[in-house]
Order: sequence, then C-alpha cells, then structure tokens
Amino acid sequence: MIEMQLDERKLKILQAIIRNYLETGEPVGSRTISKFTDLNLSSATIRNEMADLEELGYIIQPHTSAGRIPSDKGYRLYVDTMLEERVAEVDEMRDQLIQNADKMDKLLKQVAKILAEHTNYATMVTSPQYRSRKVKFIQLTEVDKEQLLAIIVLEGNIIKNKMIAMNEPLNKDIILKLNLVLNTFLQGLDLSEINLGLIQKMKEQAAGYTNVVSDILDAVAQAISGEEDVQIFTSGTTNILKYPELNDTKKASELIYTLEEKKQLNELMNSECESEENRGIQVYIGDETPIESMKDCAVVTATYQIEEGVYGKVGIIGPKRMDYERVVGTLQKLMSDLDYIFKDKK
Amino acid sequence: MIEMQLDERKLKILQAIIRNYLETGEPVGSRTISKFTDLNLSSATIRNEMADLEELGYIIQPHTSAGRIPSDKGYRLYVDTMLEERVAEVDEMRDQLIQNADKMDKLLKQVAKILAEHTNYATMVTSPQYRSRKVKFIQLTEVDKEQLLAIIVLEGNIIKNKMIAMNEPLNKDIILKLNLVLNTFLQGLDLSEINLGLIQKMKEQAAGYTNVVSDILDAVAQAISGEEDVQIFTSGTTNILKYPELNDTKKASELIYTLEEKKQLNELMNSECESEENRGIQVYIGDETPIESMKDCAVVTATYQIEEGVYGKVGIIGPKRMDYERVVGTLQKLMSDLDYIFKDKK
DNA sequence: ATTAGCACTCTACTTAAATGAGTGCTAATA
DNA sequence: TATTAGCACTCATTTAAGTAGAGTGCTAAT
Repeated sequence: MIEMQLDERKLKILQAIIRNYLETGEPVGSRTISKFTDLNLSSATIRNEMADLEELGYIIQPHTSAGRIPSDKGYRLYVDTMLEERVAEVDEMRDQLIQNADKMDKLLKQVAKILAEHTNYATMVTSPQYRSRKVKFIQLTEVDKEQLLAIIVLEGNIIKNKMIAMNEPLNKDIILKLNLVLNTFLQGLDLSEINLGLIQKMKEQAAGYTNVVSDILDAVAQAISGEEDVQIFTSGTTNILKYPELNDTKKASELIYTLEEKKQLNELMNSECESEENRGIQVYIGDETPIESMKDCAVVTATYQIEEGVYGKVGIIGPKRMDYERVVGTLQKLMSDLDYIFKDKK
Repeated sequence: MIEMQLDERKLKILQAIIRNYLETGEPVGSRTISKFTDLNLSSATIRNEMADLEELGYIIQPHTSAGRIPSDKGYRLYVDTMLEERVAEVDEMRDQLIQNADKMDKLLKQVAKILAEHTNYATMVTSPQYRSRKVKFIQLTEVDKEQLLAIIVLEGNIIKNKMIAMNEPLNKDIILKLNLVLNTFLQGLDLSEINLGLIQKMKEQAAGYTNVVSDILDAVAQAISGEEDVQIFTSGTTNILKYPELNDTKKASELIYTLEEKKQLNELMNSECESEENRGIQVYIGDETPIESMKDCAVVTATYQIEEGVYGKVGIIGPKRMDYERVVGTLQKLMSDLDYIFKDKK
C-alpha cells in the first residue's frame, strides 16, 4: 500500500474543517467544506480527502453518517503549524488591571476574572512562586506569655507570619538570642538551601533550650518553606456550561469541582516552562493534560515573570474547539501587560 | 363560606408531606401519606385534606394528576413550628477543624469545605468582621533603608502587615520612640475609638518628625481599620447540580456564578443577626432570599461569634426540599464547635 | 365523618415511523 | 488520472402515537 502523505490540499481541508468546527461545535460535512474553501472542489472529492485524513488520524467520525470532527492529533497539528498569530484587541484589559495593582492577590483575582470575561472560558491564575526567594530577615516577637510571633521577610518584601505556641514562657534574652541565631544562619539564604542539616546545626547552636527552641525552629522552617501558599485563583468556571460538548452534567460538575478545589491544578500549573522563546505558552489537548476531568478539554497555559526567578502561570480551560488563535494572542498580550505592571511596581 | 382552619390533623398531614418530599424529591400522593402516617386514614380522606391544604396555600400541585409538593408558605410553617431539634453526628467535623486552626482563612476555607462535604449542599463562610476589635500591640520594624514594616496584632491574634515606604531613612531611636507612642496611644483601643482627634494628638506627640510620622500613622490607621477584607469562602458549589430540581443548566450556572463571584453574597451574609436566642440561625425560602439566582433555593445562615462584637456567618444553599432538621442541627453543632475552637485559641 | 370505587387527567415511557444530513462507492467525464 | 455526479445506505434526531401508571375528584355507600 502506498504511503500516504499530507499534501498541501489535505492541509487546507483539515484547516477548514477545524476552523469550521471551532465556530459551530458541530461535526462538519463534505458539502460544507466544498463551499467553505476556495479550492473549488466538489463534495465528493472532499469526501475522498476526508477519508484519507481520517485514515491518517487527524479527524474522527463520531458515527457512521456524521460529519468529521478534529482528533486530538488534528488539533495538535493545527496548534503547532497552522496557527496564525493574531493581534488581540485587549487593551482595555490592561487599563482594568492597572487600577487594581496595589495588592498582589487582588490583582491576580482580577486577572482571572477579566480573562474569563474576555474569553468566555474558565481561567486560572497562580500566585508567583518564589522559588529562589532569599530570606531577608526574621524576627521573633513575644505576643503574650504563651505565644510567639515569627515574622519572616523574604526578598521582594514578601511577609510571612507564624504564630508559635509556647508551653513555658521564654525570657527576653532567650528571644534575643534566638533572633540572632535565626538571622545569622538564615539571612540571605535561598529557600532551597535551608535543609535539615542546617536546622540541625541551629538546634545545636541554641542548645540548652532545646525543647522549646526546636519547636520554634520547626515552626519557622515550616513557615519559610511554606509550600502551602501557592494560591490559585480561578474564575469563569460556569463558562464551561456554555459549551454543549462539555455540558454533560456529570463531567461538567467534575470539572467545575476540580477548578473549585484547586488542589489538582498544581499538576498543570507547576510544570516547568520550557520553550522560553514562546513566552512559555503551552497547549494541552485532550488526553495530553495530566488532569482527568479535563480530558475533554483543551488547556492553554502561559508563564508570567515578575522578576528573575519569580514565575507564575495563567491558564485557560475550554472545549477542544477552543479559539486557539484568540486565546494565544490574548495570553501573549496579557503576559506583556503583566510584565509592564510588575516592572512599574518595582 | 366557612373559614377553614389548620387543625391538628391537617398539620400532621402537611408535616408528613413535607418530610416525604424532602426525602424523595418527588411529589407525594395521598396513598403514600395514608400509609406513611399513623393516622389510619384512607387515601380518600387524605385527598380531601390535601385539597384543603392546597386551598390554604401550603401545598401545590405541579399538574392535575400529580401528588403535592410544599409551597414556600408550607416550608415556612414547617421551619417555624414543626422542626424538631436533632442531635447531629458531626463530631468528626470538629476534629478535622481543630487540626487546621492555626490560620484563620485556612480554617474558614476548611469549614466551608467540610460543611459542604457533610451536607451535600453548597456552603459559604464569611471571615469575621472585627468591628470592635481591640489593638493588642503594634510594632514598627525597619526592613531596609527605605521601608518600614508595621505589624499590628489585634485581639484574637489577628495579624496585619503593612509596608510603609519612607522618603528618608529613620534612625533607630526614632523608630523606638514611634513604637512607644503608637503602643501607648493605641493599645487596648477599639477600632471605633481610633479617630482623627487621637491621631492628631499622636502626631503632636511625635512632633519633629511630623512629615514621616504622619505618613506612618496614616498607613497604620488604614491598616487597622482595614474594612476591605471581609472575605467570603464558598465550597461545594457543584453540589447544586446533584438536585434535579435545580439542574436546569441556565439557572444552575447563574447560581454557581453567584457563588463564585461572591459580591452579591454580602447581601445575605451581612444582614444583622436578630434573634439571639436561636444562635442567629435564619432560614430564607425561595423568594425570601434577597438574591435573584437563589429564588428556587433555600438558604440557611448561622452566626458564629469569636468573641464579643466579632461575628462571622456561615451559610448553606440547597434546594427548597433541603433537609432542614439536619442542616439546622449541623449548623448549631458547628457554631458551638467554632466557639470552642476560638475560645481555645484565645 | 369516613371510605370504597370509578372515571378521568396528565406525565413518563416505549415504540415506530419519518426526516435529513452525511457517507462510501461506482460509473461517467474532462 | 483526477474529478465529479449520482445513488443506495447509515444512523442520529425528530415526531407521532400508543401505553402504563400514578394520582386526583367526585359520588354513593357505610
């Protein structure tokens, strides 16, 4: 059997099928393509080509006598090679954003919301992760007889508080000494550099009050490492319900639940941003996503950068027939807007 | 025509209808009630009574040959007079809660989530509003040459941070003095007691450095008053989709959107808690709720108290055929658990 | 006052037929 | 050889009709 190839014409037809499907959400038939394209081919010819495309795995027939819809492989080809960049008309987004730039989490919530409103998809935004954040200083303060407040300031003035319960009151000198030890050891250190060995050393250094002190150190260490506070903001989850192909109650509710619950989203939002050249925009289609409830969706993520080593991600979840051009365009624009805003703040 | 009255028997029948409907979600017919109750009446008699109850407006017939379902008025009567208190089996909830009691917002998120999981309804929890919160202590710390960190600890160990930019570096003595002034003046004060006059006095007291100082005081005052952060946490929004009568895509998505958006929820969650005796538990049925998208739901809210003058609210949103007994019971239990947790923390 | 019995209503479900979009294949055509 | 017209066939969707069952309202008997 002759090896089949994707010639120019097949590509054009595939593109037409995808474009059309993106618009309508309905399987597209040969007649439609015959009229839709400027190829001037009869529906019969298109049918033959479509049969080939199906054999090649780029399109799928939901049932015998239906039109074709793109397969994951088809979408993938489309996203990789056929996507024309598009200048999105999202300047107003920027204006809306700048107004709320004073508090980081509010800003990010805004980003998620505005993005959702603009795209009509569900969106998610992670707070920046301070992976290589350095400790600027630490201060322990006695709040009352039973409680100590640890304040940890990280580079970039990220502030963390941690209440530490004490069994027995500590006297001022000890607190002073602890402050000294903590600062001497930890100041200027990268979070990744704070390991168990170091903590062990500190415990030795502060020997004598070991039991209390080790509690405190543990608490502080935990507060510093603070994985926990990679917040994820989501918005527009109900947009999901607008797309008939996702509107199966069971599936949709699982998806919305995932978005509400947020835990699982880390899998998506924590993956490294590889291709620097494309502003870290990644597209997951169908089974490519690591999240079960999104198997019928497409996910587009982009990475924004606050400064060297401080990244966050923005993601959009929609049907596979997502308007990729618009989404990618919008995200690129948004990334550059965020850059602008953060530069300004700094 | 003779004025009809709600006699004992009619009440019993109504109660049986409602109970049954709460369980099944289906209209309930006369035969069911005839067997269900211990009244030993035939279905025919029940039918007569039901006709009366319908005329009185307590039940509704969705169509000619269907059973009856409770009307809003019927639910209302049920909630007001027929609800027997029930001891709920929610002790595990308490255990789960205590584990996460260290950070307020996490705790409240947990409350929302656990409550949603236990009840299978959608839930919402507001952060407490510190109307009459007292200042415990304030500390200014120099972070670097240009920035000062103000840490304000309020009663109940609510911690607020505020970064303050300085035009000119301050020397240590001045900071010390400022600390002293701030604490002397503000410690133990109610937020409402911190007014412009007081601030004026403090400014005088710290005269000499007025320009910087007034900036700082303004910042601190703003940080303390911090109205903005009445957060609302929601959870289990997808539970809505489990109830067929709410599963109309359009309505459900509006409702979930309301819950995601949160803004509107303030209308519900900010209303005063009137009847102290009932732990501030309020029930809104159907049109009684101020929120449009909840017209087909029932909402139950309860008020928790951290201490004198510091309240927050917990709310549950479900179908009108909500299991009121269980919900009210669960909420009462939860309220007392929260009390316990907060007492302990204090 | 209660109840048995019966005719009636209306929904939900099942089944069957009609519709129509779309295909695959074959034979004719350029 | 590539393209196309034409036709039989498939299958999801819609429409219609018929059935079953739950429940009512009313009347007459107890």
